[in-house]
Amino acid sequence: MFALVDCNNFYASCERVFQPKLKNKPIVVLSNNDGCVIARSNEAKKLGIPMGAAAFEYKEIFEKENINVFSSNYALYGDMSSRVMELLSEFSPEIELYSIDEAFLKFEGFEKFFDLNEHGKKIQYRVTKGTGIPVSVGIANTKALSKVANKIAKKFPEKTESVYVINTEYKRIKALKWLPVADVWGIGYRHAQKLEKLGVKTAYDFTQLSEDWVKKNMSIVGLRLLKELQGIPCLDLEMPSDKKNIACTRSFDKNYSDFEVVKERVVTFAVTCAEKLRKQKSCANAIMVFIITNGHRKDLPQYARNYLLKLPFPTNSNIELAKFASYALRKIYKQGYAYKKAGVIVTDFTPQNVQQVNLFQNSNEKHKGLMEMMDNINKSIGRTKVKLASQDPDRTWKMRQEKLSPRYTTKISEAIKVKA
DNA sequence: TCTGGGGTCCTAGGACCC
DNA sequence: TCTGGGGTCCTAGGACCC
Repeated sequence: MFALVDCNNFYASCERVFQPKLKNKPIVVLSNNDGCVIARSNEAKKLGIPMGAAAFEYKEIFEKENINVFSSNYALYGDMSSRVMELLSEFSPEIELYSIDEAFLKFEGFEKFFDLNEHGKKIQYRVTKGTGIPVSVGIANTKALSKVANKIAKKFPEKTESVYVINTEYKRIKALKWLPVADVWGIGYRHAQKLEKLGVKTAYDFTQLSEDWVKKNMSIVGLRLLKELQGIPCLDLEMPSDKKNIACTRSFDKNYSDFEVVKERVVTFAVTCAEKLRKQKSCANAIMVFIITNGHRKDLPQYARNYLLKLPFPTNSNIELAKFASYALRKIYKQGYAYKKAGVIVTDFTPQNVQQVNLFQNSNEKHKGLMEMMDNINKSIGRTKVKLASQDPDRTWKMRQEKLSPRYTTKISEAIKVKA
């Protein structure tokens, strides 16, 4: 059996843990640069704030409805996530951390010894009590069905007490008939459109399709999903593995046209990629740089390009990746456009320690020690204390974060003070 | 004025090999 | 009339997730 444990409105709930007065009050959390809504409490959902709403368009509604607005605080959410996951690990040695706010637990043979519903309640109680984050638990014999069960637990918190188990054929069918096909895990916008046109309205309708049709139209991925929903397990827990791509991309606080400004950003993104590469002990063999103008500004000329550069040798050096990134940028940068966003993506990794030596050109050996030194300094006295000269030493780029909450759990000076 | 960021997997088709 | 057969690797694009 699989349990899917999902934190309710995770980012909003994190904020609420440290401001209990916000209980039952509407909360929204904004994306980077305070751009758009990426998380909502139930109360905010009820007020009709859609996911992805542009903050500036909803400003008046936020004020009128007394909605509590927060900038996203990833230091806080990341730390709260690890606390939740740690508690969940107590319940099964087999656990998959699926996302920042979700985990699959696998129970082998548990159903013989435990009442699964009771067990789900224990999990739910333990996490909520231990972290203040409310969670919902869905349990079934396949991952896809545990996702369905979780939706039910979330949708009917009173009736289910936030725990739902699908363990009979009757419950499986009832659940699938209730769930719209568009809300099935693994069926996105495109497939949902296609299916609905064919009269496939619910998850149950989907399970009645022929394997051939599903395979042909939705590939092997769709076929696995079909079986999973029919109660035949095809997906197991996935173990953590090294990343195959690493990206650093950002929207700017405003539009920039000056090459030097954009280059400084791109170099900094490349350095971030290099740091992430070193963390997993990989080197990249290719780097892609992209730039794009503001697509919302129909009145301005639009331009978007990317450039994929195959590297002459694998590297994870800040200096080398920065150099390659600015070379790639030069290839695509065009004067006269107002750029709003840029990014660097590194791909095609090889392990750091098994390097094939190139006959003509290789990564500078000296960089290895240098990077180690830079990482250590930045780790001990603060990120970005040591930079490349091509990164702006004076200007510190700041995201717009007007409603940022304190780092309650990761910065001692920002912890809550309790008076005796 | 202002609209996020970071990932994964699969498939078809082209290039190339013997 | 009639022009083989069987592979691999790579890449772009599409689909999905949170």
